[in-house]
Amino acid sequence: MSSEETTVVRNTRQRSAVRDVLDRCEGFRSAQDLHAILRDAGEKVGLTTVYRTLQGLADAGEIDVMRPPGGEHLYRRCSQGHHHHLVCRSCGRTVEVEGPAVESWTEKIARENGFVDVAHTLEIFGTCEECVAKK
Amino acid sequence: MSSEETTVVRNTRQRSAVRDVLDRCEGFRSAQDLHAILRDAGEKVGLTTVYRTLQGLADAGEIDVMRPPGGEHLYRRCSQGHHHHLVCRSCGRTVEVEGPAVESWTEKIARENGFVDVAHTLEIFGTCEECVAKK
DNA sequence: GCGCTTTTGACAATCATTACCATGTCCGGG
DNA sequence: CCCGGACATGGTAATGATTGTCAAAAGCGC
Repeated sequence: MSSEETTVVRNTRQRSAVRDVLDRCEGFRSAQDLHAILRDAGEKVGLTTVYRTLQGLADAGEIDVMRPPGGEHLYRRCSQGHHHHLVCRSCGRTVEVEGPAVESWTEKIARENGFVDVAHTLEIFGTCEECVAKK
Repeated sequence: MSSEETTVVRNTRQRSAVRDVLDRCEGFRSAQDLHAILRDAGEKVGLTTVYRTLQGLADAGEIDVMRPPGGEHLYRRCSQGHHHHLVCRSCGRTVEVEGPAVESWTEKIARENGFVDVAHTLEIFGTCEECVAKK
């Protein structure tokens, strides 16, 4: 039963376009944002394709997804590997942070409760210096 | 400037009903679930009211809200105070956990980056013992 | 270039949540 | 006990992001 699902991934203009935009953008962007940006740049890409591409990239671990309360999904090109985000509530500025201590803590807690195959999500929200100064 | 918004909160049959159901339920439930349960129990409560009540309870800190990837909001009566959840991917069983170390870590990280007024969300997912055994 | 497979994209469908608003209900003062 | 105004309810319509559909349009290996 070697039903090898040899799904060949192809290189298309649209996919590169989405990647490029993500590379150029600093912060998190919604799918609809990216779609609008592409339109403005003259690249004709369908909204459906944007969603599909983003999902693919997310599955491949090339981008990160955030689900802010009461809003759309936000996507961002991120450094490889596991990390978390420190996000400014006001201006959206994002800092990538790592916390080995947290990683091991979640593992420990999970193991203590008999859980295996553990994953976790962690987002930190706050107000950054500049935004405090502006007030 | 004493524009006291004296919003009086009233005690209604519907609100008590929602509370009661939450008390009786163990795990996380969606708003629509709760609505269905109330219907079945003979309590006539509108879906709109269920949503409103849940929002109110969440704002008051009496219940916790979780936003699982790709699904509805889930609500649950929780112990007071700040804590996190260890959730089984398979059966939904939930364990409340506390992590003082994590709390102080997030504070420290945020301060180091000049962020103030810090909050955070943390969910741990895994597969619990029983569900592993069933496989 | 050929053909097969993947991908695209316009549009419709889905589905949880919210807005609206006329009607019902609570509650304190008389 | 009864009234009046404030608050709450709930059916329905609206919203809006995301996903499904499927015929047409590219990629890629040969």
